[in-house]
Amino acid sequence: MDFETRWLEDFLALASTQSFSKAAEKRHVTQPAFSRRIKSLEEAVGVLLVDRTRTPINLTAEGQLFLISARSIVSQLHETITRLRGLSPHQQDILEVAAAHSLAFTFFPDWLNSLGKLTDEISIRLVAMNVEDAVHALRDGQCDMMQVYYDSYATLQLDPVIFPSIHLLDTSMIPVCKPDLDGQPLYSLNSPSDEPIPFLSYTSGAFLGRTVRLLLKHHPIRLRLKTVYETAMAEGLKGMALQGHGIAWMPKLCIERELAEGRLVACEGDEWQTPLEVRLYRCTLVNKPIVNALWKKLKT
Amino acid sequence: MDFETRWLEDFLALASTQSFSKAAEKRHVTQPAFSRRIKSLEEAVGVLLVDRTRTPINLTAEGQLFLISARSIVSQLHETITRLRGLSPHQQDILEVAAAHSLAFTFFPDWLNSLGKLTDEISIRLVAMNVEDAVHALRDGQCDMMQVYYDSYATLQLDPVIFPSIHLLDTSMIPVCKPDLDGQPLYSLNSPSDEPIPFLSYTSGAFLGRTVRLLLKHHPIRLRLKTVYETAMAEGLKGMALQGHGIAWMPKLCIERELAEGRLVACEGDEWQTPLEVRLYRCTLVNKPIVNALWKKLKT
DNA sequence: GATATATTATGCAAGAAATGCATAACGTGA
DNA sequence: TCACGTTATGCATTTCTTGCATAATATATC
Repeated sequence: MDFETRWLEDFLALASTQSFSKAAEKRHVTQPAFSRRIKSLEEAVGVLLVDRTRTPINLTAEGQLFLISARSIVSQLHETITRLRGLSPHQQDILEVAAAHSLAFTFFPDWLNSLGKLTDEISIRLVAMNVEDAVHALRDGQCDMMQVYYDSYATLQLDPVIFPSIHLLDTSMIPVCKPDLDGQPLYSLNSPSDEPIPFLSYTSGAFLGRTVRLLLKHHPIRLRLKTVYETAMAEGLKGMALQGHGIAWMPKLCIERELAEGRLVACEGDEWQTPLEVRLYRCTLVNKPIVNALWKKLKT
Repeated sequence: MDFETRWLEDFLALASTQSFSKAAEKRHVTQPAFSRRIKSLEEAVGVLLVDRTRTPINLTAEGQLFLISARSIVSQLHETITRLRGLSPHQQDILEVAAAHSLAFTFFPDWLNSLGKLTDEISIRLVAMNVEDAVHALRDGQCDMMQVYYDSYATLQLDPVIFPSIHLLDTSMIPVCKPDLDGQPLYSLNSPSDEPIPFLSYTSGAFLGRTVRLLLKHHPIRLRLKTVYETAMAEGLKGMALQGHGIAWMPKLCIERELAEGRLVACEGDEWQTPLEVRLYRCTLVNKPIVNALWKKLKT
């Protein structure tokens, strides 16, 4: 199963021209050679990618899928290489930050703004990812800082010597849903009914999903929930909650606006909430002037 | 700049063994051949990846970064191929829908709501993912339907016989930014200034990133843009745009509320916009009663 | 349905590239 | 400085790819 990236680019050319001869010309080889390279690619992948039975040729179903991946892989390679080649001049003055998805959408831009002129000259690259990937990115030096949640269940275990962190904000996980016409929550947690409560859930792998699972587990009352919707990201649950599809536990931070406007309401009192922090992490093994400077200022 | 994936796997072996000879053995080639392959890789990348001046050898700083990318690319390739070669089973009574991240947050819940009672009895599981993964999920039967964008550049090439689609909505990609106090855009595309325009960009692999790239490429005017921020998802750009950090091309659909409230404004006229559709796809190769029924009703 | 035209596949010889083997050059530790 | 382990280089051989000419196949037109 060995590839050459040439083959991938060949395949992209073939997909766009829908013709072996045109694509061959585009790739500066003769048509027979080109045909053979596509054949090599198909052998390497192990499936037929092109339907040659009629002209102009079509991609097979598998070919169409592979096209998407090929595009992604080729662009990833190009990106990697150009970034690597321009490493010494550029890389030093760009601050790369990984943030949990839900923070990237709302809190991160606000926070950045609150830093004011501190970050005006700095070029920032934010990558939104799940918490697990963010930790890897931080450890591998792919990012300089990481902005994630930290909950009282200590779901995230990082050595504070290697990965020191700054506390940025206190918020909490709260159960919310759409209000009825009187502004009261559509669903209740404490007054049980015969019907199970429609539950908007995080997928099991998601960081906040673990938090919610632990919250529910530690609570004395066992709820009857029916998962009607499942997604990895808080923003997905928000959209569904706004439409009245059920109850979702959300970081309060993500729904400030919706709560203020009365489009979402908290379901019950404090007993169904759990505190949640936003923390900023760095890795002491990485030594980048811009990071050190920013960290110093943030600690005050 | 041509690669063989062998080289990438060679590099992974070298990184883990920290020895040319050990790695060569692991890869079933002689040490000289192996050394030459690593050299080829370094030439292709254009950067020295290994520090050979002492033993045991170390990766250079660039090598360590490349290692991360190489891992990712190799695993992506393996994943792609194994996914392409075999299909996986799925549940019968739950409708699994994959949606592009930006649609999952806003449009999908609205759309689901608009279907009304049609979907009340159905258990729905939404998974937000990037377009590439969504296409794979659709083909592999990991999901039953896929809700993604479709642009006029035909970035997504899917055979309508195997992957029929329903047109759900017309929207467009429009450049937006924060308004000034008079409600006028902070930045202008048509009146050039000395300063390059701060640009909130999609990462190159992202689907909408491709759309924007093609839009900029096909436009007669070449803009001077300075990428100050980069992320894979539209919602991330929105947050930054709201804070006035630059211009972002966004699906209008994602920012209806912000436009209505005047928190974001379109940067210029139609010439910098491109139409964008929201489409719902299914795969005819998968036969699931619940999907067939819903599809039938949707087509009316 | 037969033929003209366009497109893709195959046979073959020439050329390019990768490999293994032997060995030289280099780095490490005594 | 020497002995040992590790990596680089020279060369003959093998393997693979390419280009050219041409056969096979598909589409369009009469």
